[in-house]
Amino acid sequence: MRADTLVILDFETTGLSPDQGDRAIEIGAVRLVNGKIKGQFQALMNPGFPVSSFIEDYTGISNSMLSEADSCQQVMTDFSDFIADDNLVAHNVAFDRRFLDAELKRLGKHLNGEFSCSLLLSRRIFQDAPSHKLGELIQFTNIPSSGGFHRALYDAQMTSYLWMAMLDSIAERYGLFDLSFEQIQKLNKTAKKSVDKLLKSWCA
DNA sequence: TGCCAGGCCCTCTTTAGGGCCTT
Repeated sequence: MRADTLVILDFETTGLSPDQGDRAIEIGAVRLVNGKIKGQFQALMNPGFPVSSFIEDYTGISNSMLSEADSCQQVMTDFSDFIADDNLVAHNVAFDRRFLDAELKRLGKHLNGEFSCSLLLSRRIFQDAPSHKLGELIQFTNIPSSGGFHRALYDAQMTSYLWMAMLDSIAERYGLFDLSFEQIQKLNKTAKKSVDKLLKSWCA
């Protein structure tokens, strides 16, 4: 059993950089408890300005949908309550963390949980994957998918399945069934060529 | 005026450059 409780999250945003004025437009997240999904959160949020046609096409989230959504302030307040003090995972967490920090900073809130990254872990655990994009990793690991990527809750759900597939792969290959969040963070920071040695060192 | 993200990670590297990943 995996004792860790995690929140796996994904943002859809108006662009790539909160420092350039971009805002979140959707948050999706699932809570994993002992390797099972035990809760979820999804909400659109109105960034206060129109999103580009690129973002409308990329996400399927239209300006019309956003005009009826709650404010970023309201949604992020609710989401902050949802994540509480749990540790957090995202696919390319550097991206999602920038937006999470930026939106919470506007509310005067800060995080207590630690972060880990499914993208960094996948580059180490699935070194043979042709690509480490979320959608292609889902295909690579034969996880069933309806192809609804680029919506926040769907991507968060798929990331959670990928996360469990990576832990299963580690368990299968090394007999390590109960990696701690701290150990996974250490894997995130370990050079690819040294990951095998590190995992073997934990087997004893 | 012109430009516009940032962190990871590899290599033809470390006094750097460029691809990958996220929207």
